[in-house]
Amino acid sequence: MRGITLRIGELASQAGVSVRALRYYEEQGLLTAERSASGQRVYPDNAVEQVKLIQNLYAAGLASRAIEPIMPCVRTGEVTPELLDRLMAERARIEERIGGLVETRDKLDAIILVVAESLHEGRPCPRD
Amino acid sequence: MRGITLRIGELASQAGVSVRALRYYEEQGLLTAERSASGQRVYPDNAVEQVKLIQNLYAAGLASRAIEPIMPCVRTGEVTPELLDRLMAERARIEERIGGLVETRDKLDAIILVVAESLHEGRPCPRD
DNA sequence: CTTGCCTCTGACGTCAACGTCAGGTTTTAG
DNA sequence: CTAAAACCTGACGTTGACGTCAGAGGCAAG
Repeated sequence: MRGITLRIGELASQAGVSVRALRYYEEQGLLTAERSASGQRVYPDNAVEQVKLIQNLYAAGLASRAIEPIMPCVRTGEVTPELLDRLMAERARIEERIGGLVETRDKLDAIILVVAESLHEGRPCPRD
Repeated sequence: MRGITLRIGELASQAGVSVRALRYYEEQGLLTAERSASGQRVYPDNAVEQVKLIQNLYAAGLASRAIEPIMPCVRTGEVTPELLDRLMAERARIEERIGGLVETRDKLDAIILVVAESLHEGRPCPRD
């Protein structure tokens, strides 16, 4: 029933993180792993997606403490109404951050455009 | 010719950061301030926007070292072609991060929707 | 003029997300 | 069979973005 399984180094390279990071995630309760007879970690292939999600949640400004309660539900699909509130709260935070980043990108675009034009037309540097 | 000026505490509360953070930004060369006769920092009102931009750049995953060279150009509008490359590179990073966050938001949405439905219809927890 | 709040400059403390090293076992390639 | 490569568990080190405390000076109000 099981698809391909991965060892920690393979998962690390496929997910674009370090081996150390994966052990850290496990330590923080973000990522679970089976163990082989000799004690080596064995991951299902969908762990790649889970790791990427963790990275994205970090990028969204969440800390491990905030990610930990929501990862089990990503795996099992079970959510308490209490957790649902948290999910929606985090969703809102992410939306906020997306808005800020879009703003920032547009600001950079404005600068880039002005400069590109002034370079193109040989003008010194238009302002005001 | 100058509009309203702000003291550090006022700027901090208007920009939603701490006083310590503002001093830190100055230390890192991200934010410049005039000084009153007695040595107190005096900011123009547009410093509020600059601080928010700094926060957004932090949220985009940039470090102070990466923000420092681009802030002067935000103020003056002057950009070297070398800096233009950096701006475009950072812009690309920001776009990437926006993409990741949108993905993450959608993933959360999927979970929220499924749970909301199952709660609504009294089902245990649909999966597979 | 003093009381209370704001500001200043150091300087040390903190916390999260890893990096890195030590010392040992396991797996794989030849 | 053996050597290299990957893995294991501690455990200490690092870095960035501030927090916090100490000690001193500035400024509007009564």
